[in-house]
Amino acid sequence: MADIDSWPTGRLLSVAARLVEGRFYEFLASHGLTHAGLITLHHLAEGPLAQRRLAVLCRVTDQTMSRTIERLRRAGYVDKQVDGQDRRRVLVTITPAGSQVLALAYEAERESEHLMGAVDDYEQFRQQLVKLIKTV
Amino acid sequence: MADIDSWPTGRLLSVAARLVEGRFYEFLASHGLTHAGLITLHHLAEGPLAQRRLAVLCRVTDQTMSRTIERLRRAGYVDKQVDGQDRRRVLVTITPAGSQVLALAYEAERESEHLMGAVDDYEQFRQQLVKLIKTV
DNA sequence: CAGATTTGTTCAGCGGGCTGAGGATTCGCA
DNA sequence: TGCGAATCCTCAGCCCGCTGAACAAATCTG
Repeated sequence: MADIDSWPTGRLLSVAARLVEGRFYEFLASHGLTHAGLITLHHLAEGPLAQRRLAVLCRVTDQTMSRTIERLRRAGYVDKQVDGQDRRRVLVTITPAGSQVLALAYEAERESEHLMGAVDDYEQFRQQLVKLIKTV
Repeated sequence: MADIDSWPTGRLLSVAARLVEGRFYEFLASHGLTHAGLITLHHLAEGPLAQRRLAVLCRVTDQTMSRTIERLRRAGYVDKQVDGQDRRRVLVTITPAGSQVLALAYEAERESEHLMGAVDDYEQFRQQLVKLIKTV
């Protein structure tokens, strides 16, 4: 269907995202992990963070982050504890198991990137995406 | 956060898609429509289709399409009827109300495209997305 | 200091992807 | 003819976005 050429850009982005992420499904499922959880672990690698801060970094609402963290906690990949300084806050920390699965994921991700040979100028393509996200 | 530059491509696509589609939220909500429903109506504009065929065109599973169509039906934008030739099939037809809201959406979509001035070479960017989708 | 406001998180509920499983109908071949 | 295989759709259940609303803790203000 050549019809796809006339799709609005938002639709193109959405479908492309699903297809690319689908490539990763097997790895994630085999480690009891999800895509959202992986991003969260990535941001926690540098050190503990409050949930709200995590939500901002992941470009997600507080509510969505709350659920994602709860799942990671049940999987044993993060710990939660109330902040002593500000007891409204919950500090989230990555566990050794979390660091371990994160390292594995980095490797798998790098491999799957090579499947994107379809794009002519890969780096420029990425930069356009980054620019788009930053300006919106 | 310059950190975003190092995100895997799948993540970039996903976030960009959400941001761009979010631009459209107000219009859709005001017409009791959703993004998935809009795509479905688009494919129905040419004539009735079986659900499975619709799912393929929209790059979605049968189950997802089933739900989307049911919602469109409740909103009065499509009709469903069993195919006389093959009673396993359900033929979906767009209603006059559906055609009308589709025309409105086309206009709104075209306007929102102009918000994408962030991308340097817009047409090339789109073509790369199309190519990526077609090869996966 | 008490009350109002702000801040951080969670609960409820919905749409939209997905997988897995199951029912109804049709098709194909012995 | 008849039974198994393929086809089309739906139901159940999960994760991931979102909005709206509620709650506890901290902070601001009169």
